[in-house]
Amino acid sequence: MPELPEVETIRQDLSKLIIGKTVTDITTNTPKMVKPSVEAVKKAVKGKKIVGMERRAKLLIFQLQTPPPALLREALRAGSSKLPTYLLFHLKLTGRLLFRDKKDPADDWQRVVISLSKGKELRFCDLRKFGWMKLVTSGQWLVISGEMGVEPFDKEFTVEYLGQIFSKTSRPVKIVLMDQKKIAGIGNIYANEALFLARVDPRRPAKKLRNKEVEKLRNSVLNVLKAGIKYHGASDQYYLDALGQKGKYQEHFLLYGRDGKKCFECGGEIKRMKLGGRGAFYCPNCQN
DNA sequence: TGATATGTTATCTT
DNA sequence: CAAGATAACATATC
Repeated sequence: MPELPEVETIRQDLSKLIIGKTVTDITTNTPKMVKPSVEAVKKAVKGKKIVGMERRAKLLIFQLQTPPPALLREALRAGSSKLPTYLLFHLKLTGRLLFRDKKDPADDWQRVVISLSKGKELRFCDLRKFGWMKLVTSGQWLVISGEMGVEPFDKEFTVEYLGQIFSKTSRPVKIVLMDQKKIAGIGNIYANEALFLARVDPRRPAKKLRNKEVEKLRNSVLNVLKAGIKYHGASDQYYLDALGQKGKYQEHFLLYGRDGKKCFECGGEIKRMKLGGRGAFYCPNCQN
């Protein structure tokens, strides 16, 4: 669902639309999705300009306007790490961030509405209410970011790094790929697809992978993530981009959701199993 | 009708 | 103790 490529797609589209706009209000019918509290977020964000937008793992990060110099100096005296400057969004399983005109008809599962200048609004919709938005100080953000694994597109994501991670555990390699504390942003769809491309069985204990396989898997991870971004994400069920459009990567799945169908590579039947409580797809003939 | 799906975290179990 | 496994969260769909 929203994994790295989906969140990156939203970031790319949304940054063009809302950077420079001012937040005029925040309303919600689901207060538990707004942290630390609706009141705190409203107080800190209302009237502020959105000055930047980033992505880290599956998180979308809104950078808010810092106070004018005089106020900033005062705030710094009080302790700069206390300055709330970032608004984080996690879409979890079924979240959507839709950019709409306030006159547009309501969307499905609309939970939080962030009103913006010029009659626009951002609607945080989420069927299951697992998603959340969170106001954090720059200090808190550093801690949160520091606890997350390496970004696949960062230069630290080397074969050596991946081999190092894998060598320390005998958990199934698919579980390790999806471990956000080790590698950031890979979820069920891209883990399955990457393992198929690398011809590695998802159940293989991570430490048993040969160097060549680690190298192949690293390339496969990068390739499927890039393809996901290129096709504006995968709309398997719920995902929509910031403009309410479906992604197209699901039309290019080699494996995911294709159990019982023929493997494009060998013509054999694709199987499905449970691994760590999640669906794992694999071709018994191609992956080992 | 009830099992199922996905991401993360809290909690239980080796 | 720490790593790993599993339950819980909420809800539409098959």
